[in-house]
Order: sequence, then C-alpha cells, then structure tokens
Amino acid sequence: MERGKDITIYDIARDLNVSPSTISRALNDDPTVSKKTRKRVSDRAMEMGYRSNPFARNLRQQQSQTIGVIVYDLNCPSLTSVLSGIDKEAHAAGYGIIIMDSAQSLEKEISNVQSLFQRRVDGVIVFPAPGAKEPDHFAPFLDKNIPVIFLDRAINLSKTSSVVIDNVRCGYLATRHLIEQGCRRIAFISSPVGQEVYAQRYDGYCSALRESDLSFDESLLLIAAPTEEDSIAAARKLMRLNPVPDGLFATSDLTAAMCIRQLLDAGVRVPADIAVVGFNNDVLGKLIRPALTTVNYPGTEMGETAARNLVKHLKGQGNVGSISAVTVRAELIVRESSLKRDALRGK
Amino acid sequence: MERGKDITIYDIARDLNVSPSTISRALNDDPTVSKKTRKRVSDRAMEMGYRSNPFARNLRQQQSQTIGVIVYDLNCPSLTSVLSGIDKEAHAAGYGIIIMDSAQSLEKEISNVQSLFQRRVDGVIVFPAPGAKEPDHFAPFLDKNIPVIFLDRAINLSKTSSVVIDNVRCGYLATRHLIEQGCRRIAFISSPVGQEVYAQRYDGYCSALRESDLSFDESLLLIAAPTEEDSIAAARKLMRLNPVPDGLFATSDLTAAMCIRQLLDAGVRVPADIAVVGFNNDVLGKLIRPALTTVNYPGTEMGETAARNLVKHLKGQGNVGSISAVTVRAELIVRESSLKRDALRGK
DNA sequence: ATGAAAGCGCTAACAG
DNA sequence: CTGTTAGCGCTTTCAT
Repeated sequence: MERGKDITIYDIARDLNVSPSTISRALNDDPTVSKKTRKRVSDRAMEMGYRSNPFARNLRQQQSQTIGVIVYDLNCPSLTSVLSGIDKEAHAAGYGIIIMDSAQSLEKEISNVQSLFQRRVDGVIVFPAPGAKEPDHFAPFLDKNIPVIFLDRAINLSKTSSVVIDNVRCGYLATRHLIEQGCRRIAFISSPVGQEVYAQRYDGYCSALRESDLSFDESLLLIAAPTEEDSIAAARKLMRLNPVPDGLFATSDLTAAMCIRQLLDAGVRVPADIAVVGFNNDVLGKLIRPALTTVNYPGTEMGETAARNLVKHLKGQGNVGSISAVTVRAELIVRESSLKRDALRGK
Repeated sequence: MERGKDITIYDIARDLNVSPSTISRALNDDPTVSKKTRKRVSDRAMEMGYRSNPFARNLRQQQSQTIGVIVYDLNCPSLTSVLSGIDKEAHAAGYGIIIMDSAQSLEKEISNVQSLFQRRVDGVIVFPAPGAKEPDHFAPFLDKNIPVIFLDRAINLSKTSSVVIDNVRCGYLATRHLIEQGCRRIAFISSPVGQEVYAQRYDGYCSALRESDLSFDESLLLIAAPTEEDSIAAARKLMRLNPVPDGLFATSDLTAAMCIRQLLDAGVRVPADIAVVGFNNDVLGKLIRPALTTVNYPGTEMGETAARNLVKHLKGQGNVGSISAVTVRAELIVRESSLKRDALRGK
C-alpha cells in the first residue's frame, strides 16, 4: 500500500549540489552539459534508483510516446504476426503501443478511437472493423494532424495513410493458377462482403476468368464467414451445384480447409476432381492433406511497415502531407491441393 | 503540424464564470457540486470539445490507470484469446492495457519489465518466457507493492498471484483416457522443458501410468518444440521405436497434428494403431482427419480471471496481502484421434 | 456549494 | 557549461 516515495530529479540535484535543470539535461544526454557531469548524474541516478516520470514529461512535452493500435478482433490468430511486427518497430523507435480490441464491432471501434484520443496517443494504426463505411470517427485525430494508418484498407481520406496488399492481384494469381491447372468452373467462396478486401479479391478472380474467356456464373459465388459452421455450409452448397465446380478459391484458409475436409468425406477427390486454393498461409494449410495452396498474407511485414511509416511521420513531423499508400507484396504458395494437372496425369 | 490548442478546464471555467476547481469537481461527478452546475459544466465541456489530460491527472494522482501485459511470444496464436480476455476485463474496469512482447527471450522480458516499471503501470500480468528461472526482475514492482500476476506459472514469490490450469491433472486425464482406450505403450512428446507446465503434464502422465501398473519407458519420452520441423522429427523418432507405441500424448496440438499426418503418410492407422491426444484445443484439431482429441486450454477465461483479480487488488488496495493462486478448469475434449477402442471394434 | 492556491515532476526559455 | 524561473493541466486541501 505504501508505495514508497519516488526519487525525482530534485532529489538527485540536492544530492549532487547542482540544479534540477542540469539533472534533466544530463539525463537526456544534452551535449551542452559536460561529459563528466553527465556521467556523474547518470551514475548517481542509477544508484538512487531514479526512474523518470513519464507523466510529468508528457505533460510538459505534450506528447505521449505511445502509438495506439486498434484491431478488429484480437481473437483472430492471423493478427498476432501483425501485432508482433508493429510492436517490434514501435519499441525500436522508443514508442510504446497500446492495443485496443474492437471485437468485430463498429461501435467498439468507435469507442476505442475515442479512448485513444483521450489517451493522447501520438499516432494510430487501425485494422478496421468490417463494415466500417466512411471512418469519420477518426476526424478528431485528423483535425489535430495526428497520423492514422489503416491496415488492409486503402482509405481515400486525405491525411491518412494505408498499408495493404494487392488483393486484386492476389485474387487474380490464385484464379489464374487454377485455370492453368485445367479448371473451367471455379467457385469463389468469400468472407462476408462489406470488407473491401474481399470485393477486391473477387475482382481479381473475375479478371482472371475474363482473361481466359471463361464465363462468369453467378451461382459459383458463395459467402461464408471464416468459421467452422459457415464453411461447412458453404461446402455443402458447393457440392450441390450442378454441374459441380472443378476448382475452388476461398478467401480464407479455414474455409478452404473445411471445404477440403467435407469434399474428401463426400468422396470427392482433391485436387483431381476439385482443385482448391485458400488465403492467408495459416499454419493449418501445411497440416491438412492435401496440403493447401494459398496466398501468403505477410502479416509481420504489414505490421512492421505500418509502424515504421508511422514513426517516420512522427519524427519528421514535416512530411505529414506526403501521405502514401504502401502495398506489401503477397505471393501465391503452391502446395498439393491445387495441383489438378499432376493429380490427373499421375492417374 | 499545428496541433491546435487543447481545451482545458480553465477555458471552461472562464467560459462559465466559475473556478477551475468547480469544473474539475463537476467533471468527476463530485456530489459536493450542485447537480445543476454539474450538468451545465459537462454540457459545456462537450460543446467545447474538451478532453481531459490524462498526464496531468496521472501526474497529480500518481497512478496510470494502465495495466501492463507481458507475453512470451505475441506471434503465438493461442495467446490471442488470452489477450482478448484481459482486454475485455481491463477496459470494463476503466484500465487500459499496454502489451509488451518478449519474443521468446528472457532478456527482452527483463527489458519489458523495466519498461513497464518506467511507465508506471498500476499492475502487471505476465505470461513468462520459457526458461525464466527465478523472476527476480520483478522485484521493483513487488517492492512498491505493485501487484504482479503470473499466467501459466505458479510462482511462490510472496506478494504475487497466479492463474493457472491444473497441468498435472490434464496430463493425467489425457493419459488415463488413452489407457482406457486400450493403449499400453504411450509415448509422450513434450515441448522443451524449462517451462514448468510441461513437467507438470509429464507428472500427470506418469501418475496415470503408475495407477494402471504400466511401466514407464524412458525411450517413450520425446522432446519437440511446437514447430513444424521439430514435430516431424519427433514423429520420425516415434515410428522408429521398437516396439512402436500404441498411444501418443503430445503437449501441443500442432505437434500432435503433425505426428498424425506423418503416421498416416507412413501407413500407420490413427487411432487404430496409435491413438493420439494433443493439448490446447486449437482450431486445427477440428480440421484434420481424424479430428484431434485434446485438452481444452481456456485462454479467454485465463485472461479474464487474471485481469479481474488484478483489478480487484487495484481497487480495494487493502487486500494485497490476500494473494491467491487461481486454478481455471481445463477439460479433455474427446474426438476421433484417440478412439482406438471404437476403431478396433469397428473393424 | 464554490474559490484560492499549492504542487505533482519535468522541460525549456532566458540569463548568466 | 549551468542556474533561475515559469508553466504544462489537473486535483485537492483549506477557507469561505
């Protein structure tokens, strides 16, 4: 209960018979204070168990040395790599991060934004909740020229920046790969739309079809949230299609994996009958048989890039105008689940 | 760049022709200020776009309203549920959380502890890095009576508290289940020791064997980190054992799943030839065939419990003495991978 | 029910 | 190179 009294720079000052400002300067490695005094001060500070008070410092300097991070669902395994990337870069630059979880709810996202605003973070990285249309709840930050970086969503708001992957291209690559494997009727299972990224992957899918003069069949488009139940339901629908597709591109590995499982259970061969490509490069893709062809989601790199960009803005405050949209490279990872050609030839 | 001037309570005070103290009191719902003024103040504050300055407040009150969270590896999917549990409870109680990643390194854990200490968090929740022997780096917190709660590790330091599962019991349950399924030579694949939890699961394993008068064979104990490579290597060793085991208990689902895959590839039947039980209840367990029997790791509940306990200490500052070790219940989830008996009977 | 005044610990002019 | 001084925005005695 008795938290013991904290040592302040005044204590050190008295102890060393110098002024508090000298202590302050010395502790901040200000070159105007002699090297000798600097050493003396920092040694004594250490001995006395001094720790600087960030509140006083922040109050004085009007900045928090903290970056706010809002994620749409902490409970989502693929986010950990992104967070770890952000954490790494932020700490390297001397910033702390404070993470808020929107738990899939736009309301919570809004309240998180306000909360971060209250806490006066110096910058924000946001993994937007699905369905967040126009993010006007960020206005307070933008008004104050506090940089906001969006992950996975290219926002056209001026003064914001974003880090994304080229979802159109990913969708295109995945689909073209299936076409190259001989697929002609390729189903597309998308996570619920409202999230821009899925629409973009769909665009890529369509353009690959078009390029190969394959007609687009509306019935081949299914929607399934990346959950067990939804994925199974989608797989059932898939098998009831007539004629049955010979290829499948799903926007989540979980869905792809669930579908493969259902297909195999039903006696459908993968990839011989239906070739499958997923999205994300989750570890589960390597576990299932056949191993899952997928698009690598470069989570760590996304996080690092976002944090690095943010820090850059924060340090060189000048270039807040030069806001950019960075695209991180994502590639197709080919494993067995899509190798229809080989599977058929092997027969 | 121009961050615009912030509204302070002085601005409101001037505007309303009252003193700053009244504003402060009103904003904090102090009953000594008349209900009417309270309303007037809060309305005007809202209109003027006032946001309180947490630094000034914290500086004054000597507390940060923040809980520090240290995890041994942010990049680990099973942690997300824990974090999400912590986040939920902490925010409900008006605390923010600040997450630090030790990235598997004890050094980083130590630096994180110092960093949180500098930032003057009001309490700490720690998921210890493996290999952290005696955690004396927490001494600064304990000296100041700042509560520290350990997850997954029962620490005998006085003044600390912990939230754990009964790993001995879990190991026992898993092993007994295998024995009940008719297994007589049960292999145990553990994640690298140094982490108390694995040793405990091993204890449980041994005691189940003992209970059934099964001899313990040293060669049945294998070590594998929960990575793809290690798990595959362990699976290979497993199959080279002579005689081959008829059961397997692995301390991670990933390892269990990898082993199942290797076994199936080698023509070994699961569960008929070897019954398998994993640990954690990762989603991948439901994806593989046969579906994985596992021990449910109640991540969300662990996180919630830890945060709730911490908050309790923080609010009723008195009972820092009454530190406890909470054990959260974890249960066996039986799926196909372990049902040897049925598999054999089915034949 | 409200006001006046002091101070939390630090930094940054300014002055020497 | 170092000291003096003022003030960041808020809370909190103490007075009224």
